[in-house]
Amino acid sequence: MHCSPSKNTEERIREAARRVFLEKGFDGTTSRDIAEAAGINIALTNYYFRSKEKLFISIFDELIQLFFEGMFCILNKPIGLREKIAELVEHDFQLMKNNPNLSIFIMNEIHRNPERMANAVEARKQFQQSVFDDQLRREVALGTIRPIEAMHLMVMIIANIQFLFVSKAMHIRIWHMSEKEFDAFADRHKDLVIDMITSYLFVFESV
Amino acid sequence: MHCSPSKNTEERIREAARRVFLEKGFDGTTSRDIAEAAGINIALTNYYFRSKEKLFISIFDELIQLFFEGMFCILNKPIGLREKIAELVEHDFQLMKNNPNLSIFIMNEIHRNPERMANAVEARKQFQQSVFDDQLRREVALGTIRPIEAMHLMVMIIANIQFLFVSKAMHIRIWHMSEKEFDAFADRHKDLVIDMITSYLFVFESV
DNA sequence: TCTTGTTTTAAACAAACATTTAAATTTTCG
DNA sequence: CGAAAATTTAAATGTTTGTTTAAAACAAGA
Repeated sequence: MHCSPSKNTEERIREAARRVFLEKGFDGTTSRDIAEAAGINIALTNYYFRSKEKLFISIFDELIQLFFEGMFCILNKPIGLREKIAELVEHDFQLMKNNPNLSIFIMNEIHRNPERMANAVEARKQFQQSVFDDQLRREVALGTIRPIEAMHLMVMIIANIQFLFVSKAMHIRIWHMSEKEFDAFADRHKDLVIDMITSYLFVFESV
Repeated sequence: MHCSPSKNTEERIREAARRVFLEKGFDGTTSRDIAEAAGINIALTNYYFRSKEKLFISIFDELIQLFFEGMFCILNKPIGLREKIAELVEHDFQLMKNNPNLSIFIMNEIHRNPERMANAVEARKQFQQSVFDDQLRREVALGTIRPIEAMHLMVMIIANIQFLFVSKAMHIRIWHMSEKEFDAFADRHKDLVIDMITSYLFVFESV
């Protein structure tokens, strides 16, 4: 019977796998990489998770939830559109700052194997049924903002933030930046993005 | 002596390698994948290029040039800023439409192995010495546009276009899009991006 | 035709891969 | 404690990897 089935080891494997997969992707990661990063025997990854693929799916599903959940939460908040957009940008920025490889990892793995995005339908529903979708439509109808569809606005928000981090390695290499310098650049850029998107949308307002 | 050293075979390998590398990346591609795609014997890839790595570098360098050259060309054109920005967006969009995997490929490979970006210094110089850099500074000094650094503006341009294609697989999956529908969406988005960026920059102008 | 150099092939190579096995070790609990 | 179960280990599994080899097929000039 026993109490906890070595949750320590299982979690150590998960943490190592998360780290290595995020850095090297599924194809670039070997079972030995994960075992080494976790400081455990090679056979244990297959003892706890049945295969490299199953371990990956477990990590991937966790990360894609991290990718979406915060966003959906904000989309449904009972706050004004201007504030909501700023919050969406800030949230995405913080998420990327804490997980710089998250976006390129997700985009890449879905690109290589689209079936991995199993709960795509769920994501679509959550988005379509969100407060944000109605909210935007109403504001457009009232004429307080430029006419725009929710999908386009969402892409603008995440593209401007996430591409910063997707292209981070390139920027650091081209501009001879340190991590600190990149962070400072990203921070300024984030503020610019908020300014640009809201200025564009709320063109009819005076402030 | 012989006349042409089987340029046919070598070019067939290059074309196949370009196709497969762009789709699966370096890690996800095997020598046998390339040989199969090219319809040639496995040993020929190492006969013409000495290793998988050397073949990859050859393809990568070609693609990173494709990635930058058109952009640098436009940056130095003797045209107005508004027109130049629109042209930069249109060019990047066309490049991505013709090579949908180019951006995610480049970003990913540099991320996994930054040393691959060997001529980063060259890219930086080309950008800093461009007409665009001066042009923007002058317009900012004159007060005809909002104060902004060239780097930020460039990131805005390429982020808004390229992320569309970096996230293409995700969008298609989430929104149940066909290729045609995605293309139409991307086309509308591109126009919005031009409108947003120029509207933001040229806020002081009446038109 | 014979020879020389080039291109292509099938077969083989060792190394690395994910995964399995069976034994050893540790933990659990009566 | 001591037996049963869970965990960990070293070793081996069969495949796939990138690369090499040695022979075959080909091209072309003397």
